[in-house]
Amino acid sequence: MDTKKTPDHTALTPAQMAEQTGVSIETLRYYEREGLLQPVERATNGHRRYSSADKHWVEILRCLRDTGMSIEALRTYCQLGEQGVHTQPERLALLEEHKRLVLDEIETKKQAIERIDHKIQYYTEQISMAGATAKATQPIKGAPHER
Amino acid sequence: MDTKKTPDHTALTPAQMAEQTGVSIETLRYYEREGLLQPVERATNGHRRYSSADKHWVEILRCLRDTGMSIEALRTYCQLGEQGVHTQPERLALLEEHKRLVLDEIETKKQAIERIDHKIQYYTEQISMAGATAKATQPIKGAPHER
DNA sequence: GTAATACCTGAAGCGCACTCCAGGTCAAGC
DNA sequence: GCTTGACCTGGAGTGCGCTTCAGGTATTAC
Repeated sequence: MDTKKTPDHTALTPAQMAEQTGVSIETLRYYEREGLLQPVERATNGHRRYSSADKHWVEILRCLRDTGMSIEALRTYCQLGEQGVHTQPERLALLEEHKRLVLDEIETKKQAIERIDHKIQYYTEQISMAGATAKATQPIKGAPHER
Repeated sequence: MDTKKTPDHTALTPAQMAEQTGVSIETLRYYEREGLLQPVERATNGHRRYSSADKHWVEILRCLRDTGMSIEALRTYCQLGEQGVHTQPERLALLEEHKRLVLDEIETKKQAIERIDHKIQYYTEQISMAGATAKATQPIKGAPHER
C-alpha cells in the first residue's frame, strides 16, 4: 500500500547525489538522457530526487566507466536489465567479457610499469654518477635509448 | 667518419615501421608533427626512413601512451630529452610521477574487478537457481541491486 | 609512355564523453 | 513584491587523439 506516494526521506537532491557519487550533476543528467539511468523520480517542483537504489546503480556505472566500458555498452547492459530476468545470461556474459578486458589492461599496465622502471633505474644511475664524478661521464657501454 | 651518409641498411619504411610498432603511418606522422619524434631521416625521394632508434623510441611512446600519458606530457618529456643530460632529474621525476599514476589505476581496476566479480557471482547463482527450480524463484532475501 | 604503388603535405573531420549555455520555473527569505 | 538559489530544458560547444581527405611527387613494372 505504500507503493507510490511515500515521500522517501532518504532521497537525494542532484547536488547531494553529485557529491556522494563523484558524478557531476550534468553527467547524471547526461546518463539519464542516454538511458543509463531510467527516468529519475521527481519532486513536485520537477526537480530530480535520486533514490538510494539510483545511488547504488550510479556507483556501479562509475565502476564500469572507470574501467573503460563505453556508454554504448552500458546502455545495452541497462536495457537488458529492463527486459527482465531472462536476460541475466546475457548480462553475465557482458560482465565476464568486460572483466577479461580489464584484466588484460591490468596486465598491459604491469608490463608498462616494468619498462618504466627500467628507465627510472637508468636515470637514477646516470644522475648519481654525474653527481659523484662531475667529469668523465661517458654514458657507459651502450646507453639504452636516451631521452 | 661514417657519421652522415651511411645509407643505413636497417632503416624502416613507414609501412614497415607501422607494422612493427603497431602504430599507424598517420599516427607516426602525427607524433612527429607534435614533437614526440624529432624529424625523421628522409630518403632521397623525401620518404621517411625510420632508424632502429626511432623504432625503440616509438615503442616507449606506445608504452607511455597505453598507460595514459597525454600527448602534452610526452611532448614535455621529449623536449627535456632534447635539452641534454642536465634535464635527467626532471625526466626522472616525470616518469616516477607517471608510474605512481599507473599504479593507482591498476589499484582502481583491481577494486573494480572485485565489484564486477560480485555481480558475476550473483548472476551465476540466479541463473543456476532458475535452471534448477523453474518455479519459486523469489530473488531470495534482498537481491542486491538488480540489473 | 602509362599505370600502379608508396609516400608526401596541409588542413579538415570525427567519435567519444562529457560540459556549458541561454532562457525559464519554482520555493524560500527578506 | 523582489531577489536568490537550486534546478529545469534543448541544444551547442569542447578537448583529446587520432584519421581522413585532396592534391601532388617519385620510383618501379610493363
